[in-house]
Amino acid sequence: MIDRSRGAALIADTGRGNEAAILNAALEAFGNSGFNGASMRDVARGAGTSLSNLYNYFPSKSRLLAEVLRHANTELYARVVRAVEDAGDAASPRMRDAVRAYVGFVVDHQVAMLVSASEVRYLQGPDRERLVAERDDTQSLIEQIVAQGVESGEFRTPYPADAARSILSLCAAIATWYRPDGRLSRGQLAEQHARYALALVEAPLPRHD
Amino acid sequence: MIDRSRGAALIADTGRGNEAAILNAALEAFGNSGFNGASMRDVARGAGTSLSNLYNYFPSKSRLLAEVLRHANTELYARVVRAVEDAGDAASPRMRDAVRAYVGFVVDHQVAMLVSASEVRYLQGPDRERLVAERDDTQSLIEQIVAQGVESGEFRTPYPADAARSILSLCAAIATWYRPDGRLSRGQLAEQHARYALALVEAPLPRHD
Amino acid sequence: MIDRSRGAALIADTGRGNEAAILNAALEAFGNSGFNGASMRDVARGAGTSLSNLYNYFPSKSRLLAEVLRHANTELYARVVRAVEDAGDAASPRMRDAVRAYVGFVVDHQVAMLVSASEVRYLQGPDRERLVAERDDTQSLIEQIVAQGVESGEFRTPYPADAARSILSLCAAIATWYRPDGRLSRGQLAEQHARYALALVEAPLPRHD
Amino acid sequence: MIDRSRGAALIADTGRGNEAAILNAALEAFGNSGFNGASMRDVARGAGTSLSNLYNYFPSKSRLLAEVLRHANTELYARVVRAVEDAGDAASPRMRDAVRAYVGFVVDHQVAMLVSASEVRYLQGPDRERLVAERDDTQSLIEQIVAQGVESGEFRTPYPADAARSILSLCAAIATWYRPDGRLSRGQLAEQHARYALALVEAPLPRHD
DNA sequence: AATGAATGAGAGTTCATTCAT
DNA sequence: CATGAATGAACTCTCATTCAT
Repeated sequence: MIDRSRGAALIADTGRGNEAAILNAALEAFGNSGFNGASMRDVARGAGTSLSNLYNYFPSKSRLLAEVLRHANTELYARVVRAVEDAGDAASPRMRDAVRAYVGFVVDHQVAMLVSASEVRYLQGPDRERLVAERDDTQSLIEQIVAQGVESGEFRTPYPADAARSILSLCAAIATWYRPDGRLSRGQLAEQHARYALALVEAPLPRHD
Repeated sequence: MIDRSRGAALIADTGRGNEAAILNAALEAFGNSGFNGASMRDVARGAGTSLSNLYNYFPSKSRLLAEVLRHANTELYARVVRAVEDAGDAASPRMRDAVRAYVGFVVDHQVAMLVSASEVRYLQGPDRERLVAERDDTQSLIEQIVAQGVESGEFRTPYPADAARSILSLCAAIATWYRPDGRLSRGQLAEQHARYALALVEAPLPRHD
Repeated sequence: MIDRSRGAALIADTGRGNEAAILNAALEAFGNSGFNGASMRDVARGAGTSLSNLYNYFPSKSRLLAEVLRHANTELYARVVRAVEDAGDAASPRMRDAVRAYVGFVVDHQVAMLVSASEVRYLQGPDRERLVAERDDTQSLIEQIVAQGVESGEFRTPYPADAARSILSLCAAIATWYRPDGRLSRGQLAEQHARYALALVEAPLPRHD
Repeated sequence: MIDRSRGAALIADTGRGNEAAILNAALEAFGNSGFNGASMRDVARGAGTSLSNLYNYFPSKSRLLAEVLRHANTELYARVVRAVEDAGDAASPRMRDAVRAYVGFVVDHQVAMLVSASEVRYLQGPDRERLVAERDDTQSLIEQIVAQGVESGEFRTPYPADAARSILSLCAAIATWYRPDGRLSRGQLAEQHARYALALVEAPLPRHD
């Protein structure tokens, strides 16, 4: 059985010495204290290496953040793409599975989601632009599903241009309150938000019991 | 006519010297750079006073943040309460007006909303607890409306316990992307999100043109 | 009697707290270890204050160096100007007294002369340009005397355009080897270099005994 | 035809792998940034090798500086010795040719001259003493010429003990301002300084046109 | 209420150097 | 001989906060 516990590290071994340990420690530190509140010393401690050694891997704290966020985005995007591809052709199941995948990522990598949402602002220049572009890729996937559903008549939302953003806001917000020991299981959360998504685009909702 | 422009300061004169200027400067600084990224020097500069004078008004940076957030929350809560009170007895119009008010606050005080959402985490102890409690007050208002609507049969959501949180997440997220010169006006945004809210609770939606 | 001892600080009280102490400590530190070899901690220790307090007076190490050099240049220039003004109209005595004054400065503020000569290179931008311009002012004074002497026929050098620079090089070089307990007294050194200067411009030299 | 261009590296191949490249890169780095301002990484980059490989050739940054300076001094001394030996027996032509050779070195290896003059101070212990001794050898050569000229009556300076140092100061100072595209050619500069030298020792000067 | 000077702690980053390979 | 990874010390500079005035 796949380990979906919170401790599953976002970044697997990269084949370059301590790189993965540093990235994961950075993610944890930025998650705990925010980008500006976390120090490179914190990251080093978390990675079990020396402060100065961090700079053999990443030239600056900013670039370290950028790399962490890039890994998070890549994984998120990959999950959603895969889910959409496996979901057949109709808009509703595609939306449902895309949202399930997105929510799954949020739950599996809650800290990564939080850091992604709140610390991108501390990037500047090309690092920031790249990140924003990558994030837009994910949103575009959802936008296409909405457009498809509206065209096919499955979705009747009067706001087709805005619905995707709202859906993703809703899913991303899970990271701000989710607790693994909470009332809802991972699966229930995914179901719930899939239904929210369909409700937002004003698709016919299945009966519930 | 009321000034709803973005520049409208959140905190009006408090009758105590530079206090309002300091609070507004702090809001701006925390908004620009985050709590840990903004320095007391930044705040002092923004307020047009000296660094050390800040400490005649607030004993610490944390307390300064706490006060800023308290003002934001108070204003937000007040707006929503007033809207609900003025909205009659039925759940749907109450929800619609509550959301309109909430969105109005987000648009009028975008920075305050952003700071509220992202910097509470840097508070600790009683300051934090008070803030969270105040925020819960606002959410409780919405939860009551949802409960009322479910009971009356207007709302058919299978997730009555979670819908309020989702609605507020959606409204708060506006602050992360809204631009005054964007495609949607303040009023349109409020309408849109009112409809989102009703969709989420699975109320019958009015036809749209 | 005027104190011409080596310990006479270059910078007298500036009327602003520890400023003079910091400047003099910086001069000493830069003199001992060079600009890059001296640390701000060294300066702070020498000035009897804390490291961070340095930054209440000077915004950066570079600016601190710039200010030190500015004080040195100003004092040197003032001495030479005064000497020339008091020396009457003929080129030879003007040259002699200018050189005497310059040598006097080198002996009185040997470290300042050394730092001036060797650490300007670590300045950049406007600070550097200003310093170079100020230094050129002093050299221009000498160049004018040379030109005057050449025109009057007192000086017969075939290199009127270059002689001034050479004379000043010679005087400045004293700082690289002078020891207060050396063979030559301050006055003898001044005489010697005055004669060097006249020799370089090929003026008739007085008999010596 | 001998390449006297500025780009002519001071240190030719030493027959030991990258040694010459490292020494020349060190010279350049120390010239650009000073001993304390240049890093071993700078040197490695300039030499096209890895940082750690430097330590296969030189045990420390200090020793690297010492070796660079030793090469410079050796070359300078050799040039002056050869010139004096080839100049016949009379003091005046010997002085003239010695100065010409010295100036030639300064022009050919301006950076080496600058580094020699300003960075010896960062050496300590035996390295420093050896360097100073080697430098004194060159000065002694000039001192002997002065003594010879004074004894023969060619030179009438009242400061026979100090003239040599002044002459060398003058020549070395060229390195601080010389630009290959300047007003004076290499040969003219040599002539000029030869005349300066004779003027300083108060030898009869040839007429000039 | 208001200021400028002061401070200790800590920030990000670079350093010369070492070591295993 | 050559390398990349590693390290402890040190760097310049900024921080929140205090205090005397």
